[in-house]
Amino acid sequence: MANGKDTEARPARDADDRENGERYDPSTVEAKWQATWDREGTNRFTDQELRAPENPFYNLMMFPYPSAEGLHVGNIYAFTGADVHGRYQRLQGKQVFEPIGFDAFGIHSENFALKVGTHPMDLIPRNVANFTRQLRRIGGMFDWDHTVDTTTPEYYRWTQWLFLQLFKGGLAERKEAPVNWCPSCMTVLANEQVVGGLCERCDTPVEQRRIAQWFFRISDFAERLLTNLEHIDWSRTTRKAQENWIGRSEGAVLRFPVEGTQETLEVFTTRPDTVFGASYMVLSPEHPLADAVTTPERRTETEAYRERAAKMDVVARQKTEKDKTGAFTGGYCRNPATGERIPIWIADYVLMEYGTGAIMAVPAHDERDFEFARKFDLPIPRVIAAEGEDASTPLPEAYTGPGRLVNSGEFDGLEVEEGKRRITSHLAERGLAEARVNYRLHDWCISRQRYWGPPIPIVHCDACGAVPVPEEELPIILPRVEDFKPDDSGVSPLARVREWYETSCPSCGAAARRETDVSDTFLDSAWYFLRYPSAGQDEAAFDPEITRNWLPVDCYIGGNEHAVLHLLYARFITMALHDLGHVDFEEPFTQFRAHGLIVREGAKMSKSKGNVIVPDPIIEDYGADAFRLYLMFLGPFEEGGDYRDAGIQGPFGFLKRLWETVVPVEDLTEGAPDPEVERKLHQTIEQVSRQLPELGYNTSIAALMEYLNVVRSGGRQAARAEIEPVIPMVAPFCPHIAEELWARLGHEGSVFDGRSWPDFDPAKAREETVTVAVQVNGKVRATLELPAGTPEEVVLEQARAEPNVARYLDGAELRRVIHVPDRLLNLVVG
RNA sequence: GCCGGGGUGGCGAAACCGGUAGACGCAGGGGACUUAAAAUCCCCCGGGAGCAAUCCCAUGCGGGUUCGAGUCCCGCCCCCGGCACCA
Repeated sequence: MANGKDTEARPARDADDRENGERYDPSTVEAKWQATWDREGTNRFTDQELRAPENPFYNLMMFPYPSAEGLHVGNIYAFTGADVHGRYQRLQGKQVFEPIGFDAFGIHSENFALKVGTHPMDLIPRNVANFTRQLRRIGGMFDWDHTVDTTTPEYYRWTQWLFLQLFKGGLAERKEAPVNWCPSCMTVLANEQVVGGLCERCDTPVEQRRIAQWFFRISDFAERLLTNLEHIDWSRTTRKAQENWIGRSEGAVLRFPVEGTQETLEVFTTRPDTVFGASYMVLSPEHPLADAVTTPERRTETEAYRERAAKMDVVARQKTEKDKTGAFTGGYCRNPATGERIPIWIADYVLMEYGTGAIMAVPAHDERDFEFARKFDLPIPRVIAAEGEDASTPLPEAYTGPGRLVNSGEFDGLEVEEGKRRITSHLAERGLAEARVNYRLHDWCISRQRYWGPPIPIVHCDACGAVPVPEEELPIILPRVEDFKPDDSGVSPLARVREWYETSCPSCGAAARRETDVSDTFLDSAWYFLRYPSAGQDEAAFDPEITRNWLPVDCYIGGNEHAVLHLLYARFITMALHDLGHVDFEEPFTQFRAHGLIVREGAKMSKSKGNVIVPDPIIEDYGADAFRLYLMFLGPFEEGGDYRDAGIQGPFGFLKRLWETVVPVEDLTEGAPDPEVERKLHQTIEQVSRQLPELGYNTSIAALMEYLNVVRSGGRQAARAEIEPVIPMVAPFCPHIAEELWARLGHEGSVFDGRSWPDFDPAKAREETVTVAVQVNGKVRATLELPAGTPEEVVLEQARAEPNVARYLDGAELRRVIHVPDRLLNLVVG
């Protein structure tokens, strides 16, 4: 390892150029240290270290999809922010495991491969190589011995294993259900991948299809996924997004007997208190009983309506949001509360996917039912009255506020919440109701009719049904198929590869057929953090001992765009593995922090706008350190920032000045620091030590800049004791220059090893002289430079002596004096 | 509509527990050095009035609490994100 002594003696001053020493040349410094880290295997863990760590800290960031374009600024921003945190932890004496990998399976890779006409098996390694080069260049503290690529059989073997565990645990099932079909991607999508009725990848309106698909029973975990959010240390925004997605609502299932049959219609409602006002029923057009309740004379119209609804995609349905449509079936139910006969309608404003696919309509107290009743001239009986209101007047709109029950028989006068409880239990006695919690969260559809993913390890046998592939036969290798274009058939391109799918049943040995669907990419990323520390082990997906040592992840940093996709799935998979006895924790990420978004000069970056920042040339010109520093300085890390091209000048100048302050090391003053500078130093140490662990990067950097300005003020020569402690504080942001300067200051070994972080001494940070603001009636009229701890009487005396204070006191009565020691004196006069 | 997060100079932002609003940086202006430029260094930089001392205004808008409010409370407006015919 290099140190100051190894470097060339200072060249004679280059009069032309600068005053002394050699110029800060980031490319040389960075190349040198990257080579050193590489050579020495810095930040790489051996198997032994993973098995017996001393002070482990698992620092995780979201692994990238290796696109052909290379790393974009968003990646670099996220990785740098996470790396700064990892390096900070390292400086605090933690053994920091900081892995990176590649999320290279999935539709995005496959689509790109189709577009450029290159097979993904050829394309991905190229992109991975390019990403690796870029990731090294930005100076991340990555453990290159524990990287993963989800497309390698060594990895997806275990993804398939994971599927089998869930299958055996009863958490994976194949069922025919309405699923989201993207006609452009030609595959089904999970609900989480449909945004506003559009495919999140290509913005094509999604169709509903009924195809048998593999689902993971994530909805069984809804309550735990929700309640655990309360005790994990996650960004509020992310927790709230998951809460919204899980969508818990408390209510009841009510049963309405269908007239002329033994059937009952079940509805879910959050307002059982309004059941006396349920004046009609509405079934979703897809409801299984819709046909049975239809009378012969209504059949033509009802069927026409159902056909029309079936043809509409989700977007078209949403467009009609306010415009209610529907058809009367001719059938009737009995209101379980009133015994009244009420008509059954079908309408597309009732969704099959939610609740029971049927509702009791209470037009007086539900906006949608109100509109529907208005449109079809149905009665609007009111059963809730607001405080002090006359309940006999017709409603101009649905009343959904608080109040008391009216027209509700024995329940009249009850307040809404009480009414819910009493009516539910009353109906429950007759078997017509039960309290129920309903969730918006649906089971996770994980099968994809595409090529570029791990084949689902199931064999279909005519005799035995869906049979799991024995674990010892994994991986089921994804064959190289030249024609992997998806089609509209509803099956994967693998279904065209007979020699691949033809097999024998693992159970009975008869001729059988492999499952030809592959699994969703989000399954690959739902467990990769478990694999990292065990990467390279081939006995298990994750080694039990190593996993006990390192997991759950201590800190995870990533984008909030994955709040309800990746982050929810990863929690579910971990919870499932916990229940199946594979891990001893339920939550994978102890801490999660969502970083903000980088925009450029106020606008979102996008390829079409042509305002995307290309990082490589910037790094070439200013170095990775300056780029990292600038990105972290832009704004609060958790809020993002506005990238301005010229802005890097500030941080770059800081590094140049830092370099010039240290570099002819011989010029540094030995001995005691200047007391004023030392005071500022300790204030800086305090601030940085407090803010850095909380990702307060921009303010930490500002404090370091401020301190350097003090050190250099008036062109003074810095003392070693003044500047040396700065190096470890700069190191998380700018590891290369920090290593170099640390070495030049004569230290053996890396700045990240040992205890280089400066200690904060409050006594040294204390100000001897303070500025006290003197206010008169709350307005600052003067400031006083006083020794710290000056008593009130003295401050007051001095304040009175200030002409600009005295003029306000003159002739007025001093009514009150408020003294905040060492800060402020407020004189209240009347 | 519901649930989060925001709104502070020309710009990105800072401000601890309610105590001098605008630290740090960018851009801009002026100056030094230079034949010149780059680089570097120094000074100025919220708005208004004034020769100046100084004064007034100013943290989205309107109220309130307080000796004192960017910060706390009430009511609005706007921007960003999540959910959304979810019963």
